[in-house]
Amino acid sequence: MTAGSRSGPDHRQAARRSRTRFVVLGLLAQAPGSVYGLRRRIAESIGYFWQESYGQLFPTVALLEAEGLVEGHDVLEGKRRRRDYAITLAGRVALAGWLREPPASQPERNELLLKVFFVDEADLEALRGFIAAADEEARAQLEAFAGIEAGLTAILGADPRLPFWLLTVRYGALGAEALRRWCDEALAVVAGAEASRE
Amino acid sequence: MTAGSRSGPDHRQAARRSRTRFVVLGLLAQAPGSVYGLRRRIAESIGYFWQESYGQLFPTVALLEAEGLVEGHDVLEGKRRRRDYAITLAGRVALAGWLREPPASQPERNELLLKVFFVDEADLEALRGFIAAADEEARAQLEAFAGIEAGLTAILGADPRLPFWLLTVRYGALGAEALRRWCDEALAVVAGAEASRE
DNA sequence: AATTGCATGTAAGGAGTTACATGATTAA
DNA sequence: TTAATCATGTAACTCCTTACATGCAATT
Repeated sequence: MTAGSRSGPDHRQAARRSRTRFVVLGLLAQAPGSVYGLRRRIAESIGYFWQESYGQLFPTVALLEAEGLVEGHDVLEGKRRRRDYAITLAGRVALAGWLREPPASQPERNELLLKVFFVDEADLEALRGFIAAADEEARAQLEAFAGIEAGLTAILGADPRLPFWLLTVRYGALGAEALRRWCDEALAVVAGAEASRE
Repeated sequence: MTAGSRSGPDHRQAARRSRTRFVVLGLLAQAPGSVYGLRRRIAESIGYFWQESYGQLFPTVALLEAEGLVEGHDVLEGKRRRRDYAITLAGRVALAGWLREPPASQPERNELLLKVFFVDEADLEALRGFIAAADEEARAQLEAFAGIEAGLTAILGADPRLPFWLLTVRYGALGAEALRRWCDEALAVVAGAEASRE
Protein backbone atom coordinates (compact mmCIF):
# COMPACT_ATOMS: atom_id res chain seq x y z
CA MET A 1 0.00 0.00 0.00
CA THR A 2 1.46 3.32 -1.04
CA ALA A 3 1.52 6.41 1.09
CA GLY A 4 -1.73 8.32 1.35
CA SER A 5 -3.79 5.62 -0.34
CA ARG A 6 -6.10 4.98 2.62
CA SER A 7 -9.67 5.90 1.91
CA GLY A 8 -11.76 8.19 4.09
CA PRO A 9 -11.69 11.85 5.00
CA ASP A 10 -8.60 14.00 5.17
CA HIS A 11 -6.70 14.11 8.43
CA ARG A 12 -4.96 17.35 7.72
CA GLN A 13 -6.16 18.98 10.90
CA ALA A 14 -3.27 17.45 12.82
CA ALA A 15 -0.09 19.06 13.93
CA ARG A 16 2.41 20.53 11.57
CA ARG A 17 4.93 21.63 14.13
CA SER A 18 3.74 19.42 16.91
CA ARG A 19 6.35 17.36 18.72
CA THR A 20 3.90 14.49 18.78
CA ARG A 21 5.02 13.49 15.32
CA PHE A 22 8.61 13.14 16.48
CA VAL A 23 7.66 11.14 19.52
CA VAL A 24 5.90 8.76 17.18
CA LEU A 25 8.88 8.64 14.83
CA GLY A 26 11.29 8.11 17.73
CA LEU A 27 9.30 5.25 19.18
CA LEU A 28 8.78 3.62 15.81
CA ALA A 29 12.51 3.91 15.21
CA GLN A 30 13.01 1.84 18.36
CA ALA A 31 10.39 -0.71 17.34
CA PRO A 32 7.31 -0.82 15.07
CA GLY A 33 3.84 -1.15 16.55
CA SER A 34 0.22 -0.09 16.59
CA VAL A 35 -1.08 3.31 17.65
CA TYR A 36 -2.63 1.69 20.67
CA GLY A 37 0.73 0.16 21.48
CA LEU A 38 2.47 3.51 21.07
CA ARG A 39 0.13 4.98 23.61
CA ARG A 40 1.00 2.25 26.09
CA ARG A 41 4.72 2.52 25.42
CA ILE A 42 4.61 6.26 25.97
CA ALA A 43 2.80 5.85 29.26
CA GLU A 44 5.21 3.17 30.44
CA SER A 45 8.55 4.57 29.37
CA ILE A 46 8.39 8.35 29.15
CA GLY A 47 5.04 8.98 30.79
CA TYR A 48 6.50 11.04 33.63
CA PHE A 49 7.85 13.64 31.24
CA TRP A 50 5.74 13.20 28.12
CA GLN A 51 2.13 12.27 27.46
CA GLU A 52 0.00 11.73 24.40
CA SER A 53 -3.70 11.03 23.95
CA TYR A 54 -5.40 8.93 21.28
CA GLY A 55 -7.07 12.02 19.93
CA GLN A 56 -3.59 13.30 19.20
CA LEU A 57 -1.91 10.08 18.15
CA PHE A 58 -4.36 8.73 15.59
CA PRO A 59 -4.52 11.83 13.38
CA THR A 60 -0.78 12.38 13.71
CA VAL A 61 0.08 8.85 12.63
CA ALA A 62 -2.36 9.13 9.72
CA LEU A 63 -0.64 12.33 8.68
CA LEU A 64 2.81 10.79 8.97
CA GLU A 65 1.68 7.94 6.77
CA ALA A 66 0.31 10.37 4.19
CA GLU A 67 3.70 12.08 4.21
CA GLY A 68 5.52 8.81 3.76
CA LEU A 69 7.38 9.04 7.06
CA VAL A 70 5.79 5.88 8.41
CA GLU A 71 4.27 2.83 6.75
CA GLY A 72 1.24 0.96 8.02
CA HIS A 73 0.52 -2.72 7.52
CA ASP A 74 -2.68 -4.46 8.48
CA VAL A 75 -2.09 -7.46 10.68
CA LEU A 76 -4.71 -10.11 11.29
CA GLU A 77 -4.55 -12.09 14.49
CA GLY A 78 -7.52 -14.42 14.28
CA LYS A 79 -10.46 -12.12 13.70
CA ARG A 80 -8.82 -9.11 15.31
CA ARG A 81 -7.46 -6.49 13.00
CA ARG A 82 -4.51 -4.41 13.94
CA ARG A 83 -2.54 -1.86 12.00
CA ASP A 84 1.15 -1.85 12.72
CA TYR A 85 3.35 1.03 11.71
CA ALA A 86 7.04 1.14 10.90
CA ILE A 87 9.28 4.13 10.30
CA THR A 88 10.52 4.68 6.75
CA LEU A 89 13.91 5.95 5.67
CA ALA A 90 12.39 9.39 5.09
CA GLY A 91 11.00 9.15 8.60
CA ARG A 92 14.42 8.48 10.05
CA VAL A 93 15.82 11.45 8.18
CA ALA A 94 13.07 13.70 9.52
CA LEU A 95 13.64 12.40 13.04
CA ALA A 96 17.39 12.93 12.85
CA GLY A 97 16.79 16.47 11.64
CA TRP A 98 14.55 17.27 14.56
CA LEU A 99 16.99 15.70 17.01
CA ARG A 100 19.66 18.09 15.83
CA GLU A 101 17.51 21.14 16.57
CA PRO A 102 17.83 22.73 19.99
CA PRO A 103 14.96 21.66 22.26
CA ALA A 104 12.29 24.26 22.87
CA SER A 105 11.52 24.51 26.56
CA GLN A 106 7.81 24.72 27.11
CA PRO A 107 6.75 27.55 29.40
CA GLU A 108 5.97 26.12 32.81
CA ARG A 109 2.65 26.77 34.51
CA ASN A 110 2.50 25.94 38.16
CA GLU A 111 -0.88 26.27 39.80
CA LEU A 112 0.41 25.53 43.29
CA LEU A 113 2.84 28.43 43.11
CA LEU A 114 0.05 30.63 41.88
CA LYS A 115 -1.93 29.81 45.00
CA VAL A 116 1.09 30.51 47.15
CA PHE A 117 1.57 33.83 45.40
CA PHE A 118 -2.07 34.81 46.04
CA VAL A 119 -1.72 33.98 49.72
CA ASP A 120 -3.53 37.22 50.59
CA GLU A 121 -6.83 35.83 49.45
CA ALA A 122 -6.00 32.23 50.25
CA ASP A 123 -6.71 29.98 53.17
CA LEU A 124 -3.52 28.93 54.99
CA GLU A 125 -4.96 25.63 56.07
CA ALA A 126 -5.88 24.73 52.51
CA LEU A 127 -2.44 25.79 51.34
CA ARG A 128 -0.80 23.55 53.91
CA GLY A 129 -2.84 20.65 52.62
CA PHE A 130 -1.79 21.27 49.03
CA ILE A 131 1.86 21.42 49.96
CA ALA A 132 1.61 18.25 52.03
CA ALA A 133 -0.07 16.52 49.09
CA ALA A 134 2.69 17.64 46.73
CA ASP A 135 5.28 16.34 49.15
CA GLU A 136 3.56 13.00 49.41
CA GLU A 137 3.30 12.76 45.62
CA ALA A 138 7.00 13.50 45.25
CA ARG A 139 7.80 10.88 47.86
CA ALA A 140 5.78 8.27 46.00
CA GLN A 141 7.46 9.28 42.72
CA LEU A 142 10.90 8.84 44.23
CA GLU A 143 9.97 5.35 45.27
CA ALA A 144 8.66 4.59 41.80
CA PHE A 145 11.80 5.99 40.16
CA ALA A 146 13.98 3.72 42.31
CA GLY A 147 11.97 0.76 41.08
CA ILE A 148 12.23 1.83 37.44
CA GLU A 149 15.97 2.34 37.81
CA ALA A 150 16.44 -1.15 39.18
CA GLY A 151 14.18 -2.65 36.54
CA LEU A 152 15.90 -0.93 33.63
CA THR A 153 19.34 -1.90 34.88
CA ALA A 154 18.32 -5.51 35.29
CA ILE A 155 16.70 -5.80 31.87
CA LEU A 156 19.07 -3.79 29.71
CA GLY A 157 22.42 -5.03 31.01
CA ALA A 158 25.13 -3.68 28.72
CA ASP A 159 22.83 -1.87 26.28
CA PRO A 160 24.57 1.41 25.40
CA ARG A 161 21.25 3.21 25.74
CA LEU A 162 20.94 2.26 29.40
CA PRO A 163 22.86 5.22 30.87
CA PHE A 164 20.78 7.63 28.79
CA TRP A 165 17.51 6.07 29.79
CA LEU A 166 18.62 6.14 33.42
CA LEU A 167 19.34 9.81 32.88
CA THR A 168 15.71 10.52 32.14
CA VAL A 169 14.82 8.76 35.37
CA ARG A 170 17.47 10.73 37.25
CA TYR A 171 15.90 13.92 35.97
CA GLY A 172 12.62 12.94 37.54
CA ALA A 173 14.30 11.89 40.76
CA LEU A 174 16.35 15.07 41.13
CA GLY A 175 13.24 17.12 40.43
CA ALA A 176 11.23 15.21 43.00
CA GLU A 177 13.98 15.66 45.59
CA ALA A 178 14.06 19.38 44.91
CA LEU A 179 10.29 19.51 45.27
CA ARG A 180 10.45 17.74 48.61
CA ARG A 181 13.01 20.21 49.85
CA TRP A 182 10.76 23.04 48.73
CA CYS A 183 7.77 21.50 50.48
CA ASP A 184 9.76 21.42 53.72
CA GLU A 185 10.55 25.10 53.43
CA ALA A 186 7.01 25.93 52.41
CA LEU A 187 5.45 24.08 55.33
CA ALA A 188 7.73 25.98 57.66
CA VAL A 189 6.62 29.28 56.16
CA VAL A 190 2.96 28.34 56.49
CA ALA A 191 3.49 27.27 60.09
CA GLY A 192 5.23 30.57 60.80
CA ALA A 193 2.39 32.55 59.28
CA GLU A 194 -0.20 30.59 61.23
CA ALA A 195 1.70 31.19 64.45
CA SER A 196 2.00 34.94 63.90
CA ARG A 197 -1.68 35.19 63.03
CA GLU A 198 -2.72 34.33 66.58
CA MET B 1 -21.98 50.72 34.31
CA THR B 2 -23.63 47.41 35.00
CA ALA B 3 -22.16 44.03 34.12
CA GLY B 4 -22.28 43.05 30.48
CA SER B 5 -23.40 46.44 29.24
CA ARG B 6 -20.42 47.07 26.96
CA SER B 7 -21.34 47.31 23.34
CA GLY B 8 -19.73 45.28 20.56
CA PRO B 9 -19.51 41.61 19.74
CA ASP B 10 -19.69 38.80 22.24
CA HIS B 11 -16.47 37.61 23.79
CA ARG B 12 -17.82 34.24 24.82
CA GLN B 13 -15.13 32.34 23.01
CA ALA B 14 -12.83 32.70 25.98
CA ALA B 15 -12.01 30.20 28.64
CA ARG B 16 -14.56 28.86 31.04
CA ARG B 17 -12.31 26.70 33.12
CA SER B 18 -9.09 28.40 32.22
CA ARG B 19 -6.82 29.39 35.06
CA THR B 20 -6.17 32.65 33.25
CA ARG B 21 -9.29 34.09 34.78
CA PHE B 22 -8.02 33.39 38.26
CA VAL B 23 -4.63 34.86 37.54
CA VAL B 24 -6.43 38.02 36.48
CA LEU B 25 -8.63 37.99 39.57
CA GLY B 26 -5.66 37.35 41.83
CA LEU B 27 -3.63 40.19 40.39
CA LEU B 28 -6.57 42.60 40.43
CA ALA B 29 -7.16 41.63 44.05
CA GLN B 30 -3.63 42.84 44.77
CA ALA B 31 -4.09 46.06 42.80
CA PRO B 32 -6.32 47.31 39.95
CA GLY B 33 -4.87 48.06 36.55
CA SER B 34 -5.10 47.82 32.79
CA VAL B 35 -4.85 44.63 30.74
CA TYR B 36 -1.57 45.84 29.35
CA GLY B 37 -0.38 46.43 32.89
CA LEU B 38 -1.51 42.95 33.94
CA ARG B 39 0.60 41.49 31.19
CA ARG B 40 3.63 43.37 32.45
CA ARG B 41 2.98 42.47 36.07
CA ILE B 42 2.69 38.81 35.18
CA ALA B 43 5.95 38.88 33.27
CA GLU B 44 7.74 40.68 36.09
CA SER B 45 6.44 38.84 39.15
CA ILE B 46 5.38 35.34 38.24
CA GLY B 47 6.78 35.10 34.72
CA TYR B 48 9.12 32.23 35.53
CA PHE B 49 6.24 29.97 36.48
CA TRP B 50 3.26 31.51 34.71
CA GLN B 51 2.77 33.31 31.42
CA GLU B 52 -0.14 34.93 29.64
CA SER B 53 -0.50 36.48 26.21
CA TYR B 54 -2.67 39.41 25.16
CA GLY B 55 -4.72 37.12 22.99
CA GLN B 56 -5.64 35.31 26.16
CA LEU B 57 -5.89 38.24 28.53
CA PHE B 58 -8.15 40.60 26.58
CA PRO B 59 -10.98 38.16 25.93
CA THR B 60 -10.71 36.76 29.46
CA VAL B 61 -10.97 40.17 31.09
CA ALA B 62 -13.91 41.05 28.84
CA LEU B 63 -15.59 37.85 29.93
CA LEU B 64 -14.90 38.51 33.59
CA GLU B 65 -16.45 41.94 33.21
CA ALA B 66 -19.51 40.47 31.53
CA GLU B 67 -19.83 38.10 34.50
CA GLY B 68 -19.53 40.94 36.98
CA LEU B 69 -16.31 39.60 38.54
CA VAL B 70 -14.33 42.66 37.54
CA GLU B 71 -15.29 46.26 36.80
CA GLY B 72 -13.69 48.42 34.14
CA HIS B 73 -13.36 52.20 34.21
CA ASP B 74 -12.08 54.35 31.38
CA VAL B 75 -9.26 56.61 32.42
CA LEU B 76 -8.10 59.58 30.35
CA GLU B 77 -4.51 60.72 30.65
CA GLY B 78 -4.21 63.59 28.22
CA LYS B 79 -5.33 62.17 24.92
CA ARG B 80 -4.44 58.60 25.84
CA ARG B 81 -7.30 56.33 26.82
CA ARG B 82 -6.79 53.50 29.23
CA ARG B 83 -9.24 51.08 30.75
CA ASP B 84 -8.49 50.10 34.32
CA TYR B 85 -10.09 47.11 35.92
CA ALA B 86 -10.83 46.37 39.57
CA ILE B 87 -12.03 43.18 41.17
CA THR B 88 -15.60 43.12 42.51
CA LEU B 89 -16.90 41.42 45.62
CA ALA B 90 -18.23 38.60 43.47
CA GLY B 91 -14.79 38.37 41.92
CA ARG B 92 -13.17 37.98 45.31
CA VAL B 93 -15.63 35.23 46.18
CA ALA B 94 -14.85 33.38 42.95
CA LEU B 95 -11.13 33.76 43.54
CA ALA B 96 -11.36 32.48 47.10
CA GLY B 97 -13.34 29.49 45.89
CA TRP B 98 -10.70 28.59 43.34
CA LEU B 99 -7.92 29.04 45.88
CA ARG B 100 -9.57 26.43 48.08
CA GLU B 101 -9.52 23.84 45.30
CA PRO B 102 -6.53 21.52 45.07
CA PRO B 103 -4.14 22.67 42.36
CA ALA B 104 -4.15 20.63 39.16
CA SER B 105 -0.61 19.79 38.12
CA GLN B 106 -0.18 20.24 34.42
CA PRO B 107 1.45 17.30 32.69
CA GLU B 108 5.09 18.12 32.00
CA ARG B 109 6.57 17.87 28.52
CA ASN B 110 10.29 17.95 28.31
CA GLU B 111 11.77 18.04 24.85
CA LEU B 112 15.36 17.74 26.02
CA LEU B 113 14.61 14.49 27.82
CA LEU B 114 12.89 13.24 24.70
CA LYS B 115 16.07 13.83 22.75
CA VAL B 116 18.07 12.06 25.41
CA PHE B 117 15.66 9.14 25.30
CA PHE B 118 16.00 8.87 21.52
CA VAL B 119 19.79 8.82 21.79
CA ASP B 120 19.90 5.95 19.29
CA GLU B 121 19.04 8.24 16.42
CA ALA B 122 20.62 11.32 17.94
CA ASP B 123 23.94 13.01 17.53
CA LEU B 124 25.99 12.94 20.75
CA GLU B 125 27.73 16.18 19.98
CA ALA B 126 24.43 17.97 19.48
CA LEU B 127 23.11 16.44 22.69
CA ARG B 128 26.13 17.69 24.61
CA GLY B 129 25.44 21.18 23.29
CA PHE B 130 21.82 21.10 24.41
CA ILE B 131 22.78 19.96 27.89
CA ALA B 132 25.46 22.62 28.17
CA ALA B 133 22.94 25.24 27.07
CA ALA B 134 20.43 24.04 29.67
CA ASP B 135 23.13 24.24 32.34
CA GLU B 136 24.06 27.74 31.32
CA GLU B 137 20.42 28.80 31.33
CA ALA B 138 19.95 27.38 34.81
CA ARG B 139 23.09 29.16 35.99
CA ALA B 140 21.79 32.47 34.68
CA GLN B 141 18.41 31.82 36.29
CA LEU B 142 20.02 31.18 39.66
CA GLU B 143 21.77 34.51 39.42
CA ALA B 144 18.52 36.23 38.47
CA PHE B 145 16.68 34.57 41.36
CA ALA B 146 19.29 35.81 43.80
CA GLY B 147 18.69 39.33 42.54
CA ILE B 148 14.94 39.00 42.80
CA GLU B 149 15.24 37.63 46.32
CA ALA B 150 17.35 40.57 47.41
CA GLY B 151 15.06 43.05 45.67
CA LEU B 152 11.88 41.64 47.18
CA THR B 153 13.37 41.57 50.66
CA ALA B 154 14.54 45.15 50.38
CA ILE B 155 11.25 46.48 49.07
CA LEU B 156 8.74 44.51 51.10
CA GLY B 157 10.33 44.70 54.55
CA ALA B 158 7.85 43.30 57.07
CA ASP B 159 5.03 42.58 54.61
CA PRO B 160 3.50 39.26 55.70
CA ARG B 161 3.38 38.18 52.07
CA LEU B 162 7.15 38.40 51.71
CA PRO B 163 7.97 34.85 52.90
CA PHE B 164 5.40 33.43 50.50
CA TRP B 165 6.65 35.40 47.56
CA LEU B 166 10.18 34.36 48.40
CA LEU B 167 8.87 30.82 48.41
CA THR B 168 7.94 31.07 44.75
CA VAL B 169 11.46 32.26 44.02
CA ARG B 170 12.91 29.44 46.10
CA TYR B 171 10.95 26.99 44.00
CA GLY B 172 12.62 28.28 40.89
CA ALA B 173 16.04 28.26 42.55
CA LEU B 174 15.74 24.71 43.88
CA GLY B 175 14.56 23.56 40.46
CA ALA B 176 17.46 25.29 38.73
CA GLU B 177 19.93 23.73 41.17
CA ALA B 178 18.47 20.31 40.51
CA LEU B 179 18.74 20.92 36.79
CA ARG B 180 22.37 21.88 37.11
CA ARG B 181 23.09 18.71 39.03
CA TRP B 182 21.36 16.74 36.32
CA CYS B 183 23.37 18.49 33.61
CA ASP B 184 26.56 17.46 35.38
CA GLU B 185 25.51 13.85 35.40
CA ALA B 186 24.28 14.04 31.82
CA LEU B 187 27.49 15.54 30.51
CA ALA B 188 29.41 12.75 32.21
CA VAL B 189 27.21 10.15 30.51
CA VAL B 190 27.69 11.78 27.12
CA ALA B 191 31.44 11.93 27.65
CA GLY B 192 31.45 8.27 28.61
CA ALA B 193 29.51 7.31 25.51
CA GLU B 194 31.79 9.34 23.27
CA ALA B 195 34.85 7.68 24.82
CA SER B 196 33.50 4.16 24.34
CA ARG B 197 32.55 4.93 20.75
CA GLU B 198 36.19 5.24 19.69
C1' DA C 1 12.99 61.70 12.26
C1' DA C 2 12.91 57.31 14.16
C1' DT C 3 12.54 54.20 17.75
C1' DT C 4 10.78 52.54 21.90
C1' DG C 5 7.11 52.10 25.19
C1' DC C 6 2.20 52.40 26.40
C1' DA C 7 -2.15 50.75 25.19
C1' DT C 8 -6.17 48.10 22.98
C1' DG C 9 -7.81 44.80 20.52
C1' DT C 10 -8.91 40.87 16.56
C1' DA C 11 -8.20 36.80 13.45
C1' DA C 12 -6.58 32.59 12.45
C1' DG C 13 -5.06 28.57 13.50
C1' DG C 14 -2.35 25.03 16.04
C1' DA C 15 -2.18 21.88 19.77
C1' DG C 16 -4.23 19.06 22.77
C1' DT C 17 -7.84 16.77 25.90
C1' DT C 18 -12.17 14.51 26.86
C1' DA C 19 -15.82 12.02 25.74
C1' DC C 20 -17.97 9.16 22.79
C1' DA C 21 -18.89 5.08 19.64
C1' DT C 22 -17.61 0.51 18.30
C1' DG C 23 -16.16 -4.16 18.56
C1' DA C 24 -13.15 -8.50 19.42
C1' DT C 25 -10.71 -11.36 22.84
C1' DT C 26 -9.31 -13.11 27.15
C1' DA C 27 -9.40 -13.92 31.97
C1' DA C 28 -11.96 -14.09 36.45
C1' DT D 1 -21.27 -13.68 32.36
C1' DT D 2 -18.97 -9.95 33.33
C1' DA D 3 -15.02 -7.27 33.40
C1' DA D 4 -10.68 -6.02 31.65
C1' DT D 5 -7.61 -5.51 27.87
C1' DC D 6 -6.69 -4.85 23.03
C1' DA D 7 -7.79 -1.97 19.35
C1' DT D 8 -9.48 1.93 16.15
C1' DG D 9 -11.22 6.00 15.39
C1' DT D 10 -14.18 10.74 15.49
C1' DA D 11 -16.35 15.06 17.28
C1' DA D 12 -16.46 18.77 19.96
C1' DC D 13 -14.34 21.76 22.40
C1' DT D 14 -10.81 24.44 25.14
C1' DC D 15 -6.89 26.65 25.53
C1' DC D 16 -3.43 29.32 23.94
C1' DT D 17 0.02 31.54 20.78
C1' DT D 18 1.27 34.30 16.91
C1' DA D 19 0.67 37.67 13.97
C1' DC D 20 -1.58 41.51 12.70
C1' DA D 21 -3.74 46.31 12.89
C1' DT D 22 -3.95 50.69 15.16
C1' DG D 23 -2.51 54.89 17.41
C1' DC D 24 -0.51 58.19 21.05
C1' DA D 25 3.51 59.73 23.74
C1' DA D 26 8.12 60.15 25.05
C1' DT D 27 12.77 59.74 24.13
C1' DT D 28 17.03 59.73 21.37
